[in-house]
Amino acid sequence: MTTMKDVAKATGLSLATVSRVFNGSEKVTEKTRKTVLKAAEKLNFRPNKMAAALRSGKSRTIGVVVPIIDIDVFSSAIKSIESYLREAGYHIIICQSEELLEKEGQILENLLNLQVDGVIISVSKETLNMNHMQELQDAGISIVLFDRRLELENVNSVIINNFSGAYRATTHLIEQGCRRILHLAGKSSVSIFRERQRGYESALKDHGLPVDEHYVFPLDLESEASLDHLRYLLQQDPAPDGIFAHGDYYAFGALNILKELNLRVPEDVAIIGFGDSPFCAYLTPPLSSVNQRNEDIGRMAAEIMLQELNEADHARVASQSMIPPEVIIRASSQRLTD
Amino acid sequence: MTTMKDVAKATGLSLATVSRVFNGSEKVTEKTRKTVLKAAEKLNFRPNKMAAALRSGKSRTIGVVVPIIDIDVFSSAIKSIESYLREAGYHIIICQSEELLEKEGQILENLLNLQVDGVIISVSKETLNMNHMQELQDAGISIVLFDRRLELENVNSVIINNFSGAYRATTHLIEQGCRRILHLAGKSSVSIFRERQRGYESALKDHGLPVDEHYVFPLDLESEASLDHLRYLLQQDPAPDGIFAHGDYYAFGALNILKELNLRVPEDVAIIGFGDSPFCAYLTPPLSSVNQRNEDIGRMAAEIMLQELNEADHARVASQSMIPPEVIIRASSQRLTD
DNA sequence: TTGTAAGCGTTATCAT
DNA sequence: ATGATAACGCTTACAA
Repeated sequence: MTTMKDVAKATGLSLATVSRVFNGSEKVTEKTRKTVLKAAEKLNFRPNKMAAALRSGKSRTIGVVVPIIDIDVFSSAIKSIESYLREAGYHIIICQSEELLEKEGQILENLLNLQVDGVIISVSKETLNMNHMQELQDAGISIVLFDRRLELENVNSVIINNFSGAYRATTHLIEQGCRRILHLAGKSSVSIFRERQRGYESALKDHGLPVDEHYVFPLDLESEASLDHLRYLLQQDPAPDGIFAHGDYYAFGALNILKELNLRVPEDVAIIGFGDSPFCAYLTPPLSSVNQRNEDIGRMAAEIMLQELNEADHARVASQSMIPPEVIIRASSQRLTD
Repeated sequence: MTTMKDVAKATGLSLATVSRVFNGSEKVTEKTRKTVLKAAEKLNFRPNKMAAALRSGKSRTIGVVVPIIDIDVFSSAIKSIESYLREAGYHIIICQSEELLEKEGQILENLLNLQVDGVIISVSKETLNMNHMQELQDAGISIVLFDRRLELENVNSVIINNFSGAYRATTHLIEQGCRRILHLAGKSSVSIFRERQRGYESALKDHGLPVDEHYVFPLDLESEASLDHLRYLLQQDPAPDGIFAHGDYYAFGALNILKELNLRVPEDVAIIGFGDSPFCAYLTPPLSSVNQRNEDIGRMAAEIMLQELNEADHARVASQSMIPPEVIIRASSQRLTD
């Protein structure tokens, strides 16, 4: 293996000068630069980044921690994090917590040992606070949370604006002429689901529509009784003419029931989901949904990370970014043909 | 930052002894082990893995290179590669080639500089040979190819058995009573598509069915003329009673045309795709498909990598693993109810 | 079993 | 602008 020392020897220059050439330091003559580069080329020299990292104290490595890699939101985010950080000369180490707090802790410890410069993380469902990240913070390692935020914690984070996504989706249905909109709600213990319900209710109010609590229904796809209740709701008079589901799977379930009841979509009932899962486009009819802009989340997380890393003043206040989602309109909710 | 030196000083022991404790070396008394561990705990010592890597020459880092992260096959493979290698004490650096040979080259060079112990890679579409990996090989870095193999190259690889997947899918259709099976073929310039066609033809022959070249049709979803030809084929007399598509998107396109022609699936025409994309389960009717076992591919790639790394004898012959795919039967091809 | 000391390949601080 | 040299934090002969 060729080292800088070898290049120095070959050129008759000093190790220090060779190093300067590869650091892009200004303090070298064009002539010596060329000499060094040529010799390096000939000797097939490659700079050992680990040695550089050890000596300089900066590894130019960012740890990226997610619950599971092959979930849409994470793989998309990782995709843009990778390309954005690589552009900036960083590389990323990927780790999966598998939704386990303990594993997440081990991973963070490991990343600390690996001397990462920063950590971009979407915390596990078990993670309720930043306790196990204290050491990272103490070590001055920049942290950016994404997709899932820890409430009450003062740390950089990037999430989508669930309220606004739900508000827009509901507004869209109203604009399509819906007046009795059912909300297939998520568990109220989960904050993002509460946000979605709030957005739904806000949109109704803002458009002068009544908020009927019977129209907020936490559908359970596994329970036949729950599905029966949905059937019941859909056959009332007056019947619902719109459905906003807190997740695409629930919209899909509702769609099947609508077909079963011979209700036309979107003529009788317009429907929109949340998440814009890849399968939405393949349903019959294609399902409108709220796109969470996963790639944008990743890009923004990476951007904030780079700012952190370049910030001389490390004491600046944490940024809490909310990305507004985008309503993707497909046939399931498209009534007007203007 | 606490170093081993500090721990040594605190315990009155030598740096070397402290190091031995953290290497799990047998040559330490239980007593000193405890002393060291306790002091380390108190000083909040964390071993600097980069320093260890530099000194020992083993980074315990594996580079994983894929064209794009958020494509199903890659994110699933990465998922299992990560969990398998982490188990073994390695961590992975993820890089995206974006299907560009040049970028792939830069990435490999970078990984070399980062002193990775091995590289698991699914090469870009532009990559036709191992030229740009020569340096890695020369440096003794283990390489495992997955999902896409380079023909004629003697290097470890893990791919699915496209022939057998197609053979099984076709056989399944035959078992369901199909006798005139259309094959929506892929570009014959791509080896895996040729393999799938070979499997289809072999299955027909082995079951005493004729191989009609008019029944092998390279559907182009973008071309109305091509779609028209499919309509034409489906309305011949006798009409095809089965379709095996080389990819799920093509099966999906065909499915829509079948609906349009009021042909019943699977009663009139049974259909099966290839890839088992997530959307298959959501189509109406749900689409049968050939599952490529992406996670298994990743796991096996990781396994082979670990073998390589632990192999004293580095000169062993390259392994070319072919994973048999699994036929996932759904309503689109399920005729018999036994 | 423990200690001594020489690196691993860089970067960075002084000199010159 | 270039050179000499001391780190960075650890592993590993070799010695004790």
